This record gives sequence, structure tokens and C-alpha cells, in this order.
Amino acid sequence: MEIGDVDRTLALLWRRTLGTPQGSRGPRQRFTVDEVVRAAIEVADADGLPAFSMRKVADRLGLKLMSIYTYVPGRSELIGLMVDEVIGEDAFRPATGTLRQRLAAIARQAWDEVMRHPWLLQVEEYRPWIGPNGSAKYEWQLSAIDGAGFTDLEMDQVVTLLVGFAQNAARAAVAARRAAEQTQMTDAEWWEINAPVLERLMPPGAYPVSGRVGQVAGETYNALADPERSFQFGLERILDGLAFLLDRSLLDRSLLDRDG
Amino acid sequence: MEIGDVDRTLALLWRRTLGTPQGSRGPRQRFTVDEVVRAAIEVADADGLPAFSMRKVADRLGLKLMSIYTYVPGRSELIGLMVDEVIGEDAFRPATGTLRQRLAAIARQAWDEVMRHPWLLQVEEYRPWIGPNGSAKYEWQLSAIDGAGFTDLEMDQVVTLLVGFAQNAARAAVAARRAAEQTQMTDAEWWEINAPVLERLMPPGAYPVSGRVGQVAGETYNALADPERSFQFGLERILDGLAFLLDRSLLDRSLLDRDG
DNA sequence: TCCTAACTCCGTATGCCGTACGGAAAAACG
DNA sequence: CGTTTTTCCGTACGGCATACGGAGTTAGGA
Repeated sequence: MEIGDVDRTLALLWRRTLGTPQGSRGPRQRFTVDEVVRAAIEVADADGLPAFSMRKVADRLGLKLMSIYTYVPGRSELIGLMVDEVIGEDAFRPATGTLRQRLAAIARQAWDEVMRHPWLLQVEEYRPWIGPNGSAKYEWQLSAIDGAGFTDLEMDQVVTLLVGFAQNAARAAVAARRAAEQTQMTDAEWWEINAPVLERLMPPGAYPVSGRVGQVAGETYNALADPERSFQFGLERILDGLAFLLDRSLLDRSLLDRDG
Repeated sequence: MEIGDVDRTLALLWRRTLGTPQGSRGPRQRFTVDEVVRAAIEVADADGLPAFSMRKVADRLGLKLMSIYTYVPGRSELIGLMVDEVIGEDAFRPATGTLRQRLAAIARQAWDEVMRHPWLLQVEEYRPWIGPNGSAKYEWQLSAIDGAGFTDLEMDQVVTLLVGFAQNAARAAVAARRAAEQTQMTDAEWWEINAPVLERLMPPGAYPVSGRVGQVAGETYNALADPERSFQFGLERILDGLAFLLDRSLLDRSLLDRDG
């Protein structure tokens, strides 16, 4: 990654706060950066990130391939712009309600975001491009739990925990949706193909516990898994765990008061 | 996915329990399926899944590209074999200790597995290939918490929660490792490039809470994030939440006893 | 007014990828 | 010994990101 690219890409990310720069020489561009990013998002929504290509974005706009590179430096920078753009689809109204509700809202927001644009899960970038909407989201998340009794460090960890959990749960939900769409096969049909073969291959009685649990799970889910239910189950456990952390902190503090 | 492929791939997965089939006509294969799978794993370990290619596997074995297809039906089936193979690197000795320790062991096992073979996170397959080692792992996971007081359905959900959480935490750790390796840049250096630009772009005072929390987090982590610490923090919260679930179930049950 | 620098758009080329297809050689069976 | 089966491989196709250079267009400066 070149330093010049960082400058250019950050300027693209913050283009709305910067305003449009004046006075460039050549022919005017046929589109705006916004239009390019929007077209790119439509491609990714339809095809997923692996099948997302510069060619498809160009086609969608009626441009030829190489013209895209006059709008954005390259594929990964364009993806950075797409990410911040879809984050901005949320209004981030200050969270209200009890602490438990506000914690749940953080997780739910992350879930919704990913369900709207599943390709977000396929963006593997440890060092994020820092854009206006990503920054606003982090501020919103932290504000939702500010003053609840967590330390500053814990606040970051709580957000990481909730968002990570929600994204992971959504990952399963998205995969289930894709499997149904792409393979034109239900989980039941899939099982009907696999079960008889496995019955011949698996040593009988080798999996007593998973046999029992798998049976119950399969009948309850009516599928291989039930991501929405897993999300609810996990979220309740995590919220209970966070409540416990706060209670104990309060207890510790009152003990300190007594001792000090 | 053709039905014939399912048969063939499942037979490949369970090849050890099946034994080697006798009497095939043509020339003998220069390698075993095991050797092909092992070579493929080495490629994926080195390059990651996106850069993992049939050509590289062939090169590593001294075969020409198309010969690989006489061993395995295709890329995605080979990846299925690789997944079950690396799961088998674990011995899955029955978990011991307190329930809390056994729950932690499930998460820790998932974390270790992914840290050994990061490309596991890039395998997006909702319907898993069911192999001997995957089956053994699921049996081990459930056995570790069997009889602890969870319902059968809860047992599946608990495993899903722990494994999903651990994988997600490992995802961050792996990304951090890769970022350091690939960009030849520390988080501090990355920040030195971004910070001055952002200072010009960001509206001053727009992010009061994240400014405060980000400061503390950055100083504590000495990096953009601290995945190992996030893992510990989240795991403790989840274990607390699960303990709470069990306590409440026991309470409910004793109330029922009194009433009934 | 006119020249020139800067910019957009695009054609071409390079080196990757998975895999379909068909041919040559080798081994085992009848 | 011929036939069948199987391995190994060469070639080809359509996909990908992007480096490079050229043609045409526009705005600013002389």
C-alpha cells in the first residue's frame, strides 16, 4: 500500500465533508464517485465478494474496464468505500431503553447490517479504512453503553464481543440462505442424499451423544441449523454474563468503599 | 453438485475406515490421497485459501495440473478433505475438570485449531462434508458437557455459541498476524500514516466517546486490537452467562418439584 | 487567441485461476 | 494377446486485476 494511496482513499472516504474540489483540466467524469460506489454495492449484493469484479462494475455503468481506475485506485480501495457507504445506511439514533436493551441493540444493528449486505463478512481487512460512517457507528456503539458502569477498556471489549458475536451468528444465517439459493436444494434433500451413504460408512454406535443431540436439534430446527435461534440463545447468555460483570464490579466497588 | 460426486467424496473422506479398494486396471497412482491432501494443506497453510490453487498442489507433488483431478473431483471437494484432515490432528481426549473448565476447553480447542490452520476460516460451506474427524469432534464437544444439566437442544446451542465465539476471536488474531506479515508494517506505523490525514478530515470534537475509549484501548493494547485479550474477556462473560442459565434451570426444576 | 498541461476513457498485454476434453501410455482382466 | 480401464498430461476457454501507453477533451496561462 502506497502512502499516496492512503491520502487519496481517505479523501474519497471523507468526500462529503470535504466538498467537491474545483478546477480540474481534462474532460468531466461521466459519473460521480457515489454512483460508482453504489453500482459496486449492487454488484456485490447480487454476486458476493468473490464474484465481485471491476469488469462487472464497469459494465453496470456502461464504462469500459479501465475507466473505473480513474475513479478509485483499485479493487480493495473501492471495497473500502463500499463498506463505509453501507454502514451509512443506518441512522444511528441514540439508543434508548434499559442497558440490556441498548446492549441488544448493538448486536441487532450488527446483525441487520450484515444481513442487508452479506458480502461485508467476506471483507478481510484487519486495518480498516477509517471513514465517516464507520467512525459514527463506533461512536454510537460506545455512547449506547457509556456511563453504564463499564471501564473504558471494558466498553471497547463489550462492543467487540457483541458485534463479533452478531456477525458470527449472521454468518451462519447468510450461509444458510446462500445454500438454499445456490444449490436449489433444501437441507432435507441434502440429508436424504448424505444419510444413506453415511449409514454405510459410519461405524455403528460410534457417536452416541451426537446421535441423540443431533436428532433433537434436527427435529427442532427442521434444518441443519437455526441461525436466528442461535443468535437469540447466545445473545441472552452474553447479556446475562455482562450483567453479572457489572453486578460484581459494583459489589467490588462498594467493598472498596467500606475498606477505604 | 452431482450425486455421484457426493458418493465419491464421502468415500474419500472415510477412506481409512473403508480400507484400500483392490484391483484397478490402469497404471498405479504415483501418490496416495493422503499425500495429495497433505500437500494441499501445506499450500493452504503457506498462502491462504484465496491463493490456494490446484496448480500449486500439482507443482508441490511434481505432477502436472490435470493429474490432480484423478485423485479428487475438484477444488471444493479437496478442501473438504483438507478440513477433515486437519480436524484429525487433535486427539480429542475426553475433557476433564469442572464444567467451566470443560466449556473453556471446547472454546480453546476451536481457537487452537483455527490458529494452526487459518484458512479454515475462509472455507465458506454451510453444508459440511461429514467426515470421520469432524464427527469425532462433534461427539467430543457434546460429551464434554453431557449430563451437566443442559437440555439436548441447549447442548447443541452451547457448542455452537462457544465454537462460533472462539472462531470469531481467532479471526481477529489471524488477521492481525497476517497484517503484520504481509504489509511489513506495525500498527503504530499504520497509525502514523493515517492519523495526520484523519486529523485534517475529521470534524473536531465529533467523536468524544470513541476518542476517550480509543485512547485507553490503544494504550492498553499497544495495537489496534488485542485478540487474545478479547478472547479471554468474551469467554469469561459467556461462561458466566452459561452458569447463570444452569443455575436458573436448576431453580426452576426444584420449584417444579415442590409444586408437583 | 492559442498552446500546453492535465485529465478521462479505453485497447492491449501479462500472468494468474478452475476445469472440460481428448490422446497416449500403462496395467490388469478375459 | 487383445480389450478395457485408468493415469498422466497438453491444450484450450473464459474468467480475473491491473500496468502501460495513446487518443481525445478541457481549462488555465501566455
